[in-house]
Amino acid sequence: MSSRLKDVAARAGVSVRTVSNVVSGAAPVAVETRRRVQEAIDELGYHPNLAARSLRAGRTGIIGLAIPELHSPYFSELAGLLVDEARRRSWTVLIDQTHGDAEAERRLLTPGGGRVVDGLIISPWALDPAELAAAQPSAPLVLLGERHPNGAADRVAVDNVTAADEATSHLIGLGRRRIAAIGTQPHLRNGTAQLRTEGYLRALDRAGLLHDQDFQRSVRALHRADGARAMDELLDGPASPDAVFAFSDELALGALHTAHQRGLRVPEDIAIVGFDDIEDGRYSNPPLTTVSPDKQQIAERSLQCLADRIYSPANTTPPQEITVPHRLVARSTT
Amino acid sequence: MSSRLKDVAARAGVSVRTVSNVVSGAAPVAVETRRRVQEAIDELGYHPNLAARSLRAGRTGIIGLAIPELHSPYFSELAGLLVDEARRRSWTVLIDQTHGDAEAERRLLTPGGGRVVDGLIISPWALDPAELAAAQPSAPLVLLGERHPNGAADRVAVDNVTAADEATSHLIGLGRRRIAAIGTQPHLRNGTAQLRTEGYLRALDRAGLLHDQDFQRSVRALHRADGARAMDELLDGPASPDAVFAFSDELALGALHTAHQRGLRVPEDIAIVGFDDIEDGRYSNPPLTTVSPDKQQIAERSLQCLADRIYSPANTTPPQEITVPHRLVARSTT
DNA sequence: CTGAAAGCGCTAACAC
DNA sequence: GTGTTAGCGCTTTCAG
Repeated sequence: MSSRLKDVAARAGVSVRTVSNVVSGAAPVAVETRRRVQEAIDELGYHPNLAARSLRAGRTGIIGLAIPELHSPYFSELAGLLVDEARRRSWTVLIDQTHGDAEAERRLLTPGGGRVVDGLIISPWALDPAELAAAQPSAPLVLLGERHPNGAADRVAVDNVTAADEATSHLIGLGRRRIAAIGTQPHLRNGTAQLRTEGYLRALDRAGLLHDQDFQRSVRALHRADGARAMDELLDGPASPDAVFAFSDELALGALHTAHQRGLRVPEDIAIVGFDDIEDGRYSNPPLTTVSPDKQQIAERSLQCLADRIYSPANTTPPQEITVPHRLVARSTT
Repeated sequence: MSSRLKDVAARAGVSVRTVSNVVSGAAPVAVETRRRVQEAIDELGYHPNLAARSLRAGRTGIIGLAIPELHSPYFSELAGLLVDEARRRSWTVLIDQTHGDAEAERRLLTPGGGRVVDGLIISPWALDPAELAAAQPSAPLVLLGERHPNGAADRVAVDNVTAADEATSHLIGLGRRRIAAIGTQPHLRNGTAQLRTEGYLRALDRAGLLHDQDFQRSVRALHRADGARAMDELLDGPASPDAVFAFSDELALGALHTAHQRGLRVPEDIAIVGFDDIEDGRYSNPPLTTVSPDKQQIAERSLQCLADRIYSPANTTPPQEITVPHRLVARSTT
């Protein structure tokens, strides 16, 4: 155990109060005293004990980030931005992976479930919107990428319906008519997948195209392997598509992989558009057309929400629904 | 602020001592008393205050993980494994991004620099091996992927020299003779890049191939863009290579991208091998040959090192150098 | 088996 | 400008 405030005080011949003032700058200290104290601090290699400080302040300076999987590029890019943005606000980030496990998500939302954090950002996956809405978190909460009606938490997300509509319309505008969707998740009641499906169907309707059930491929997870599998199913199916809208870039890259394996030309034989704008898509062969959510803004606004509530506990502003901009980035798979 | 131990005690009509025993199970409690206490806990929604517990215990249950960048697939995959492995040991992980900034790395190694953590895992980038060796961290420290002679910390890494030698020899075995390397970092004295260069040159020597300075391309970072740029330089150079060993998969994928842009066939015109075995490489077109370090073992052994020192502070075992296995995964770029 | 009380290291109200 | 001191909420001796 290292030295404490008391040790520094003794060495500098002052009281702990003075040392504390020097360290935290809470009150002015005479220049000569400050020098002596600083000297003692350096000699003893003193550093404040954060646990004690937290206990006193009732704050830890730590915020929690709960995402399904860190290894998924979209989440890791977002997590990176959040960590940087948090540092800018003098917070550090505690990371949790839920692996899309409902139990893990539930635990986080239970008061005390992870009560070291001043605030929590969670990207839910398996949990019902209803359950999310009913959550009574012990610290300010921000929900990412979810529809969250009447909930107790702020929410930050892109307009998934519109974005999916645009992606699909982009394919329609290119003359494609047999457009499949990869990434529905009927088993999950997953808000995001539902919204993207909605946008996809809306675009088909507007163009007078039929809904072909065989063209809606569900997946268990959003990994490349799932996309590859879905593409296989699609190509083995009765009618083969001339375009695919994948609900994530990873799915799209998996689909692209399968297309190549089978000797299909992209985009000539089949066009592909993804969602997320992860870096891999910029360097894939060919580079992937995708919907690009403004991740930087997601990070900034999420932390802003937390800050607003953490620093003003009396703040009773109703939960906000923040929609972050997105844009379609046309590259070479369409 | 929620309820405290005292509140529960008052409500259950017992002392805090008893409540504490019920919560922590430190000492046996009469069955009827325990029931009453549990009831009070439930009614009040009591949850222990972690800051107070940490202050008392001198431990936080948090370990720090410092990596250059979270958005880099290799690091995010590794971080994901570390987070999972940490949870298995009842730790949570606080993540820091250094962005390869020497100052940021130095701060972490300074006692108190990040003194909330019981232990620290750091993947150094910009810091001199000498400086690392001299570090006097305030908590047990594990260094990732670095050569760290006579240091004060445990180290976990693959055998970079051998691995690089194998990758290069693989290309030589395929009949390639003009083999370039992408990823040297002469400006950094970066241990990892140096070791891989060493292995690369060793393989060339063994095969009696000359060292062509033009074939050693340095990079500023290990991103796809750097690999793409290096590949451009290589192809614009005097002699064009028939194979490339990239020091990371990201660099390799960038190089692959450039090769495609220029209409080169991979592997016919130019073979490519990477390092890291990130998931993108498994689904790239064509799939990438790479050196695969056993990331799961890196995670496990790192945490084991920390556990050994955290739970036995008296432990004066000299710093360990742990070498984790790797294997060459031949896919379609060679 | 349970109660009373000390103290982990820090901050801030209250003196002077 | 500086010293003294009361807790923040918890665990853990020491008594009983």
